[in-house]
Amino acid sequence: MNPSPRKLEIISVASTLFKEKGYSAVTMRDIAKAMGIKAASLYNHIKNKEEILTFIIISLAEEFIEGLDMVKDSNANCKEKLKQIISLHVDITSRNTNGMASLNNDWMHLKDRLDDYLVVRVEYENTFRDIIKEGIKNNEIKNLNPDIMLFSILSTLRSLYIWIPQKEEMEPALLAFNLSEVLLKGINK
Amino acid sequence: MNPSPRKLEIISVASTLFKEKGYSAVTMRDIAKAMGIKAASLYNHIKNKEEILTFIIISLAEEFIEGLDMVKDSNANCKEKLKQIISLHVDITSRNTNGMASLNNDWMHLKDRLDDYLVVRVEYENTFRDIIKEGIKNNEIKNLNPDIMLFSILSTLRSLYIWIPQKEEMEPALLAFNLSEVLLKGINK
DNA sequence: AACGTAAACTAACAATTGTTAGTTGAAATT
DNA sequence: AATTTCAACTAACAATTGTTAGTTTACGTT
Repeated sequence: MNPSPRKLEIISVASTLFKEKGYSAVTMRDIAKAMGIKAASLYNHIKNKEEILTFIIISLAEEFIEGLDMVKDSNANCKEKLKQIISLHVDITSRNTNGMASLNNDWMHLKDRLDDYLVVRVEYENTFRDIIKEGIKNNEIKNLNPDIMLFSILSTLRSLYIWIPQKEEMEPALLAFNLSEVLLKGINK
Repeated sequence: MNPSPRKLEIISVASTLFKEKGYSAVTMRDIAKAMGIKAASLYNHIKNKEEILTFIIISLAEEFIEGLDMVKDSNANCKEKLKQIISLHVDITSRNTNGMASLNNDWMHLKDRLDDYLVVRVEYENTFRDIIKEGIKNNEIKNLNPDIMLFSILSTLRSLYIWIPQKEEMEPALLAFNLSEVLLKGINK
């Protein structure tokens, strides 16, 4: 069954609060107040607090996995694939900066789906690393420690949720282009 | 008055728990249990929960400001200064991965010192950005959007606390060197 | 031996937490 | 007009929260 509009509204309001103070510091009464209703009324639409967090995180995680699979299976070269990954992050994050805060900082409060999440995250990193390794083999990418390159790029992409809201004037496409320049070619002249 | 050894022990244990679950999800009873004592006993050594967080964050923030001021006032060129900043982050983070989690994720739960923290953070970013801008003027650094370069480098450096514990075998000096290569020169061949 | 201090303890508190049960009123459907 | 459904409500709960008060224990100093 699809989530009702009201349920999505709750999830959206909750995401905003989760970004401000973190999942644990946000109470059901906080969420209710932000919606102009009482805490008990939330339970007409959601099972419990955990379900809100799970929905936020799992649906984003699925979006990333789906996007990365598309990139992996495309027949672009590695440099192009990396640019596509950067665009993927900019795109998803632009549309959901609040949810990305939970994905980054509150995943450890998942219960039922924690293991699922961890598996997906490792998968994601492995696929990403494999693309980098292939680029090294192809002579497209420098022969440095692939873990460090992965870590460096992924850290930047994972922090986009903090930065994008402060730079609303920048178009996602331009941001992705600039980021690709910096992350792939460096900043040295 | 200097913090007693026991107080430092509490702060250290608390840092570990704060990293695992975030400040809000860690109770005084959690901290006490991890030390093998009762929650009430903690109050022989600390004023309250907030003091623990404040100590962790403010002392790290001061360490960063001090380090960055040294870099700023050195007479190295900009590229060298950036390498020094990278080393600064690797150094401080290596010695305090747990505390860095709070600095990054729990600063919004500061009360009395929140404004102090925010001022220091803006100052830090401004000084960092100025170094990049000077590098552009000097023709040492590419003439791209300085905010994007700052954001990209700083995101990676701020995420080090997650990554360093997973890569204990890598020497801080080697890590700093590799990171400088990747962040300054990029990964493209 | 007496004393003072440091650091643990037990017991309790008031407030806040997530959640449930049962009720109400309005809107939609019969 | 009668009835069902939806989404809000009030009231309450048991558990957990940070913290305080007062007590005990061990140890170093007089």
